[in-house]
Amino acid sequence: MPLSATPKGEQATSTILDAAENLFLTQGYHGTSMRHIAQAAGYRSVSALYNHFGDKETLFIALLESRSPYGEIFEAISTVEGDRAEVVLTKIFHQMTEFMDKNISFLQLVLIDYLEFNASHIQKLVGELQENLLHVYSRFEHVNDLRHDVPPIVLLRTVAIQIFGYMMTRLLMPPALLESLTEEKWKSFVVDVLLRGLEKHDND
Amino acid sequence: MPLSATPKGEQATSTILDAAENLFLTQGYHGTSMRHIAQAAGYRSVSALYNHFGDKETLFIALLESRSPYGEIFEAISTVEGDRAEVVLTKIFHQMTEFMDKNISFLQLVLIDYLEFNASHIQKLVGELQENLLHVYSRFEHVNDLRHDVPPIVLLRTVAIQIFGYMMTRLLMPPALLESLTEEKWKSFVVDVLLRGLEKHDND
DNA sequence: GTCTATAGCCCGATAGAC
DNA sequence: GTCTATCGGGCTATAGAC
Repeated sequence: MPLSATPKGEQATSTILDAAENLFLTQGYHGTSMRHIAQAAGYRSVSALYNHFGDKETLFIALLESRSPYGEIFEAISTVEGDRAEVVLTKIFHQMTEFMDKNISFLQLVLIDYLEFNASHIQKLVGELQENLLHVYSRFEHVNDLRHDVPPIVLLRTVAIQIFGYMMTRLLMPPALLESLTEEKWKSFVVDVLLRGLEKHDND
Repeated sequence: MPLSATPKGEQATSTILDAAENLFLTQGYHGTSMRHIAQAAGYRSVSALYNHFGDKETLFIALLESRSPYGEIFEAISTVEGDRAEVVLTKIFHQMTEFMDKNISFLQLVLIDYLEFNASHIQKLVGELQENLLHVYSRFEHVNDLRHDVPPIVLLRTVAIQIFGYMMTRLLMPPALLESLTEEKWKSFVVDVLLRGLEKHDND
């Protein structure tokens, strides 16, 4: 790594990624051309892009990685305060849906990766986070009234199911049905189900 | 409607849809050309397609509708037997994931619709099933130990969350993590959470 | 209803000047 | 590292013969 930083290059790179994000999300991957991205990033020429990214797929991977909230998410889960399931799970779910709302574009990028590249890039990305999983597991272990009759990976997936399921149904339900309850009420019910499902019972 | 049926036309239409499905699912929407679909359906020319579907988007809508398992799903839920939550919800979940497995391509078509057309076609499709929802609601009402302190639409969405969340996490988790448990064990745990979350408690 | 041919346009990627 | 210009190809959709 050279001693002199390259802020100009980084600036350009991030401008390109911003432009690409907008277009991929509204036009789809194949529906977005390199020409169009270049133009939206302020270039008069396509080839400017090829000085920063070898090809279109490389650009997409860089975008996916740059938008990944996994680091923040694992950090948030690992450091959430409280020792009762109710407190911990409620905080986690609300933080996660907040992340999802703020990073809704990441969810869409993930879906593009699934449809266009068989989820290969996102699976690689998640696979690299294995060690962070251990922190999450040990966090769960310090919640007293969480059921411990199942492996921690199951607890984690269950939380993930609620979050993905919540977002997917929100995206796919007809708005009329969605609007029969406020967003807050929907969320509190999902948390309630999650709690009842994961809390320790007398016979666990 | 003419008295003479048009089996030949229907046969051709379904051949085209089969070909289109394969290609959309493996190459994406914009990654699949009308030429390619025509070729895969056994035509020497693109224009044959335009005798059956006005344009590419119309073809996609027809495909989405033809692959919709909603009719079967609502039928299955409405007629499932049993009056205890445990029995009913377990059956429903297993039937639904079985549907999803068999119709995994439909889930992918839905995702394409979301990414390429803002979910407009799928929302229209679901919106047209409102009356079937009523049958599902009334089915829920005949399950005694289901909590009835929440509106039926919430029960329905909760089931949908488990199913979508289950499928999405299965598609996106790294295989190594997934394979730490058998498919059957994963499913039974999800059902367990769902049950605990939706069963009536003493203080409901 | 399927064919050939084509219009009019866009694509990813590269060459070479500056 | 950005530019102009271009290669070789693919795209949706239509026209018109059969």
